[in-house]
Amino acid sequence: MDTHPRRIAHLDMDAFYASVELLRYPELRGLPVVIGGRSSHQPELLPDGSRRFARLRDYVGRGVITTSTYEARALGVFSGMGVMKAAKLAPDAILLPVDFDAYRHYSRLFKAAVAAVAPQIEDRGIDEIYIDLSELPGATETLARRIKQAVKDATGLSCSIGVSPNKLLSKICSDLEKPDGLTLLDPADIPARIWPLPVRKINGIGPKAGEKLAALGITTIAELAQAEPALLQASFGRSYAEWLHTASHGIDERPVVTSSEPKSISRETTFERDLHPRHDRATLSEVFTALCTRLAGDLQRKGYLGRTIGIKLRFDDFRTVTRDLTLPDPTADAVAIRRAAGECLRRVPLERKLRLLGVRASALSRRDTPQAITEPAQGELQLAAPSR
DNA sequence: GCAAATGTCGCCGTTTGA
DNA sequence: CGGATCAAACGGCGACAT
Repeated sequence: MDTHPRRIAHLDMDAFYASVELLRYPELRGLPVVIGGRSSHQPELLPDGSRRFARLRDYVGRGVITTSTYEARALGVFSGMGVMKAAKLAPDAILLPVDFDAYRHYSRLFKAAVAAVAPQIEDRGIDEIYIDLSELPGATETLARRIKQAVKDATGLSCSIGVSPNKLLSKICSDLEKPDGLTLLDPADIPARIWPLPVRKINGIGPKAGEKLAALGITTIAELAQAEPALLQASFGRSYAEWLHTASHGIDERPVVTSSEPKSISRETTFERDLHPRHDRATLSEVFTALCTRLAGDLQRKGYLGRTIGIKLRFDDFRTVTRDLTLPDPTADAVAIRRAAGECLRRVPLERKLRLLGVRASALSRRDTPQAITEPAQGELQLAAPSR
């Protein structure tokens, strides 16, 4: 029996999208650069070979900042901020459009580089992973430095790593010394290094829970760790309250999960302007069908069928509603998805303008997996022998 | 005229089948 | 036969994450 604590690393790429863009446009190093927006603001190649970049102040329309360089963050521009708002803070910052293909490419590169050093990897999206170092020979710090170097060699990019006995603490640690950080946490140091941090640093405490805790006078992890369980339970319910307590004490037994299947696949789009359900009916219908077609394409390309089709609407007041419909048979067919999504849409009262429309497939199965042989249809039996 | 796109998970109320 | 019960599926929705 292994009584050693686990050695779990969390690796987070530094300002990932922005750093990939800087590989391509090295002349932007040191400048405030933000990635985001919707319309094309592709850099323009000038006759002398130099490039002209769009500035935030030139931007018009909707859209959010996806990432920014540390120079832009210093000006108060962060992920998730509206582009127009960011433009007021940093009008001269360079604005680049997102290029997901490029980021996916570098994502594969860095993950492959890590895997060559430490194969026990849990994917956590495009720019971060957990790594289980427990069974590897060598000192933790040596391994972590080797991983950082492998990432740098493979991509030219820096990352930050936190290592501790569990995912919860490592995730916090990887953020402590960004960029290019390496933070090893001994559990004995939890009171000194973790407790002073704001509760929002805990992965799983979001804006809502953060606000509720603040209302209880709890802002740091130390205060949370000392909070009366009954107090937490009254505000959050038993299950979440217990989790808050254990998390604040740095306890987390979740394993590193090295493989998983997707649970849902979706497509959604925010319109240039809010669309009126009746007045813009034709446009909406076109967009709706296009989303279904793209979703069907995604499913087919990835080899999945969906049995539950759902839609998502966001109104001009930002209220969001969803509707689902489960089909008798799984499908990846655009027409079938469009029909099911249309059924969902009929169940939503459309009393406001719409700003977003989305379509989702869930209850996924792999294409080519033989489906269970269907029982004789219930409806037919009832027709043959009606019960009343 | 502020607020993207995509995905996971948990909770809750309802329905359904045994 | 009616009621109680239980589990699983479903549908809606919110919270959270990158």
